[in-house]
Amino acid sequence: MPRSTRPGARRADAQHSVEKILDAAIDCLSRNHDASVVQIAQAAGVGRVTLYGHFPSREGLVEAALAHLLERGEEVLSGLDLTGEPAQSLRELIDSSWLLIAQSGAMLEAAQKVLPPGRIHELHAGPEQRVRELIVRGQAQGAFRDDLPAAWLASALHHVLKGTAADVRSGAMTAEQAPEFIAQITLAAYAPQPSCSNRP
Amino acid sequence: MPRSTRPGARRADAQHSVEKILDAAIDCLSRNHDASVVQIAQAAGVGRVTLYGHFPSREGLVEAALAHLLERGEEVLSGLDLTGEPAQSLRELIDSSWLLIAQSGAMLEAAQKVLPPGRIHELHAGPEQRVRELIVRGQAQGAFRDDLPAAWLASALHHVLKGTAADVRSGAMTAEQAPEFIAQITLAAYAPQPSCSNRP
DNA sequence: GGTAAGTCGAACAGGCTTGTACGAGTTATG
DNA sequence: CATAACTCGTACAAGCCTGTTCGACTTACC
Repeated sequence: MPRSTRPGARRADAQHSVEKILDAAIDCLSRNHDASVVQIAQAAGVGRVTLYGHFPSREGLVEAALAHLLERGEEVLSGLDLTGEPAQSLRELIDSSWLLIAQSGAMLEAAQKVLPPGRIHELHAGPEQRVRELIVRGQAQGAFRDDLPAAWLASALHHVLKGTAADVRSGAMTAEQAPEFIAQITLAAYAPQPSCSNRP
Repeated sequence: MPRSTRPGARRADAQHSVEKILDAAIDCLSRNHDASVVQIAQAAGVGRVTLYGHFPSREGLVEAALAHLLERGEEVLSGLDLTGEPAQSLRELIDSSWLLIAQSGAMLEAAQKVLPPGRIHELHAGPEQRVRELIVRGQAQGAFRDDLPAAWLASALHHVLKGTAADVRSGAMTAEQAPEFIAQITLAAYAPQPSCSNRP
């Protein structure tokens, strides 16, 4: 089992195989929560035993695929300049995040079923922190409301992004207007509120 | 197979069995997307063959359980008086919906995997329409923004409710403050916006 | 060009599911 | 109380999935 040696020692075609498998896994799992290993292998144009030669188990494959997916997303998001006006930065962050989430589809849900919860939360720390930091900065500058925890505001946005992506996948909504709609609703929700509460 | 006769002809204990099975199915499927028939039967304190005596297949059971769940929810929601001030009515609707969604848990996701999409959308028409009508009324009265479709505003609320319920289930959030948080964020998002757009 | 690395298909074992069948026991109901 | 309805356990067939083994074939790399 030479696959256990360091990655650099892998032959070029082997490396190419794992990439094909990873891409196929993301593609298949995004469409079907519990795609079987044989389905993924077929989509990758690879034998099932070859797949098992590179990944210890289905769970290991899902984890690697999720990590690969989030890694690609992180590359996109890290290229963004979020130091400008908070509202505008949030808009850009929403636009980019929308693309990523819409593409990844149900891949995350697939992972949620197989991987331990802590592992997923761990892999998601990056994107979540990026949004939260932007919110905190906006709160400090008075651009966003500060009567609610930044973590909650961030999670609400995450839910809307994820849910709307699911709607689009099921054909209940068109993808074009989605990011603009999400941005408008989010900016309104994040806006500073009048200090007086209308509830005693 | 006397179960195929009209419901009134069922013996009392048989009727009791189907209720136990239905409750157990809702309970199990809310915690585990793909709970097996044997798991549900055990939770209901009933033999597997007895379950198959009342339901034709696993799919039939899931459908019946979802219908039963939404029926119970509809009873709760239909008791609400939503004719008052839109914002206050929305608050009450959110509170009640939150309880229902938090209880039902992942049951819906389970159904989403087994039942044809049209069937689910059909069963969900009731709650969705109730929220949408309230939003439309609020828009007409000037209490809610009308620059976005009511259906979108409703779906966004639905996503936040569902996602936050999932967070609570996974322990990432406490259930107590959740409905108040959701209400605040939703009311802010629904509030009428200044006519001038800050984007050319 | 030789060798190790990689791939392939077929096949097996083990497990879990669904759905059905049978026979015997229990209980509600008239 | 007698009967039909109901329930139960066990067992079976069929299918799918995972993970592993084997031998043979192809291909990259030194």
